[in-house]
Amino acid sequence: MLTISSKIHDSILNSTSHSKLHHDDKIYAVPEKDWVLKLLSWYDVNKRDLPWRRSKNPYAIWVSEVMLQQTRVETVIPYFERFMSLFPDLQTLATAPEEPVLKAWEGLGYYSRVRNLQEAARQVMERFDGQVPPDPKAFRSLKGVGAYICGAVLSIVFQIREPAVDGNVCRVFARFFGWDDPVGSTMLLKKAWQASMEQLAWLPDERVPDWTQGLMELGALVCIPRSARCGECPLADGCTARAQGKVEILPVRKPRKENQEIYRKALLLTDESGRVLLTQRPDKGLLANMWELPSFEQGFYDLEHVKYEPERSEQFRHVFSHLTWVVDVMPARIDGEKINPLEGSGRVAEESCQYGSDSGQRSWCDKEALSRLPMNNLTLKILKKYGVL
DNA sequence: AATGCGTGGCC
DNA sequence: TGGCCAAGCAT
Repeated sequence: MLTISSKIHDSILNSTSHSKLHHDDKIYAVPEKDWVLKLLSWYDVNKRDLPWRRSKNPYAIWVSEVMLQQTRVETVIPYFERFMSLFPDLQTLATAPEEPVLKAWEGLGYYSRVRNLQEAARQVMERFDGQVPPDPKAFRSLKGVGAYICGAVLSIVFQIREPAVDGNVCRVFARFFGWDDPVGSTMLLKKAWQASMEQLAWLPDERVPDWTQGLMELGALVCIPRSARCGECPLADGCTARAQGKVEILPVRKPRKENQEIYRKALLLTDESGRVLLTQRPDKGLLANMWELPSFEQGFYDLEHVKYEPERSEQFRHVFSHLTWVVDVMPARIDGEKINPLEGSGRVAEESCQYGSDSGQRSWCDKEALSRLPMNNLTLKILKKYGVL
């Protein structure tokens, strides 16, 4: 049975406590809470100095949590710094045009995250007078704010007892308690949420943010997906997976669906002044509202004043989370009039030619436009490869 | 419940 | 090097 003195107990619970240990303090056992205290004191010593941890500004924490969805800390840091300097507060983000907002997210992926965030910022201005509501139900109602973001922001900023269960927390609990429910299942989520809530119920207010962040920090630094560092883990003693040799098989993961390949052809059309023709994608679905080369799945353009350069043609492969594009890029030059060669008159070689998923919005882009329009990484890679960027 | 939604790093 | 994986949310 583990025992701990009441004063040590208090000083771990309250990181700002300066109370001293007296010789007549009673010793009592708190075995069910011991692992919680160990995690908190581990976090006190091992927490990383991350940009968003220097702030208790709800907007800053919110931005960081949105960026961190399915995205690594090291990737997020420079984006976070830049985004906060461009859009330092909710009102700035709410009133900004979408284009520079998407541009600030360029390369991060999952672009609907930032479109939802901007929509949510506008909702906060309208519905909550510009203040992030310190209430789970109200905050959760905003666009792009799910159970995790809601718990993370409100517990970290306002010390509200709302669990934040992410992939890290699911992994830590699945191993510690030996749960074999698959990742992403309702059951595992529910169990983890409840386990976190049980601790939040008795922790003092000032430890609520540390509990939320400590659980995730342990999952990020020690209880990592592969090759877990159990030797450094403050919870190794009571860990079920450790005791049963199941650390490598927990949490159970469901097999992924196969990634389908989509073939496309893309037109890299440049004019005499070095401008390139881009199109904007529709405002829903994959890469919504981003700009890219005009592309299609079959056929090819046979256009007047256009000279193809098949010897410069190259193939690019781009892997998304759920599909893979295989793209043949066809470089070409146009001279003479600066019309949009893809508009009107249907001068397309094959009737079956489809304009992929472009929305019809097309534009000749000079250096200024290229630096302003948001593009995905494949488009950026192609433009760089051909020296347009 | 299952699927759509990006990207880069890791082994 | 290709498959796996990372601080989720919407539908």
